[in-house]
Amino acid sequence: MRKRGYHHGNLRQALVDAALQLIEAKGPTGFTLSEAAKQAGVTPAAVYRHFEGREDLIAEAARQGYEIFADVMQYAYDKGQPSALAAFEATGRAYLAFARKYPGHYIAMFESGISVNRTPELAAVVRRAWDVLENAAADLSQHIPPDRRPPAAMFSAHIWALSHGVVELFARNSPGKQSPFSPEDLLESGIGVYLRGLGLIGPDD
Amino acid sequence: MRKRGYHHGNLRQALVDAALQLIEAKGPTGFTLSEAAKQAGVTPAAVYRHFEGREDLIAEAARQGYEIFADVMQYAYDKGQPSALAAFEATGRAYLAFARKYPGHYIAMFESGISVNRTPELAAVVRRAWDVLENAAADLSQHIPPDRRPPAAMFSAHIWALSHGVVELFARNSPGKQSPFSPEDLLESGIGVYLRGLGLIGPDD
DNA sequence: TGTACATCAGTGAACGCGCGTTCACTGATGTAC
DNA sequence: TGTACATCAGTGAACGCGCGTTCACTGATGTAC
Repeated sequence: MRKRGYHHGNLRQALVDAALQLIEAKGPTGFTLSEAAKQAGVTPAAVYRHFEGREDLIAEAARQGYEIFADVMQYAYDKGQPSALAAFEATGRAYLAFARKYPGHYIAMFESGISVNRTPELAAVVRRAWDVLENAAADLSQHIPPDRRPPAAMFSAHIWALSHGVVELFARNSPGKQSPFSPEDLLESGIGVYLRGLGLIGPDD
Repeated sequence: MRKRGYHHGNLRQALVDAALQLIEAKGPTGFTLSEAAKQAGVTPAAVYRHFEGREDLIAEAARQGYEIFADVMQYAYDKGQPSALAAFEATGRAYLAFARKYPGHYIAMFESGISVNRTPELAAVVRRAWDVLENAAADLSQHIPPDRRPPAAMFSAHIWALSHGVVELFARNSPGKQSPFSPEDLLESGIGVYLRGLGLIGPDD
């Protein structure tokens, strides 16, 4: 992290990276602009050359997280093709994998309290991420008998909620840690039961 | 909130109530000991007659929340008897109802970052609350054909995660607000599909 | 290749603020006799 | 019923701290000629 002279070179991204690291280590509460500046080897005042303030820095960290998140979800979806079922299951797994691999981003996105509608750019990338899951759900719903087919938006919401709950309760420092099952197993089996309930997989799969 | 003289009468509980109100209004981050004291009509220093400090006050708020939570879950369970299915579904609904009715407690419990193992009393009441759900799951698993019966701890974890995810994403200020379905509908239908997947309710229920 | 100068990205000192916490204190309450 | 006194629950002033933010500044860089 040593400077290469008076000018940093890429301070903006260095600050985002520092913020992500601090948010991961201390939670969104513990994160301070001053400390991020210090970690990037720079005076707190320098931050204001690149961001409007503390909130703006967090929002950028979250935005980058959603960008990665959307890519990861899209990749999982594509990889599962042409099977609608495989694609859908892959996106569910991708949610947990993302939370595990990018904990700082995840916290900035879901636990820092920044509003999704803070800027149009942020809102757009959030939309892009969730659209992947909704598309996967819509594809899949084609395979459900129409008379018992729930709206795609509804069952993507179910899977999203299940994934989010598993992450929050079992993959992070919350009251659910004592479970004897890994988050991956919980999510996998939960989605399995759910899809069976929709008649999408047989009883013996 | 006016004082009745030099002595408050029930300052301890008044501080907890103030804390709950502030936590609900401003999030766990925004809550300050000084403000809670002010709201209770008292000097910040007075708080230290009743609590060890800021953290201790939040922990007590969370403890009272778990106490209520456990009671609510137990009540729902009892009310669903003797039907194992009705009892289980009722506990799921009770989770969401609790989050709605006691948002301050809910935040103190699940979003304030206090550790469940902070004190033995806290750990005990947390245990009591979750045991209700696990018992409901265990009762219900008796009705599943043994060869496809998942461990009770696993499927209570599924329902817990689903409930928690629905609350976090759709019943509070998170990125999921735009869903066209109410949290109650989402949870109800999600649990329905899940139980159908376990073979516990028929395709036409 | 060298010089003048505009632009940019940082510094460092200072600010006001509210925080959690401590301390010696004092007013109110309850009890013993 | 009245007085002395211990105990309790509050006050209010003070503290050190780190925060986010501002400001005038200066060192480094890049470009025109």
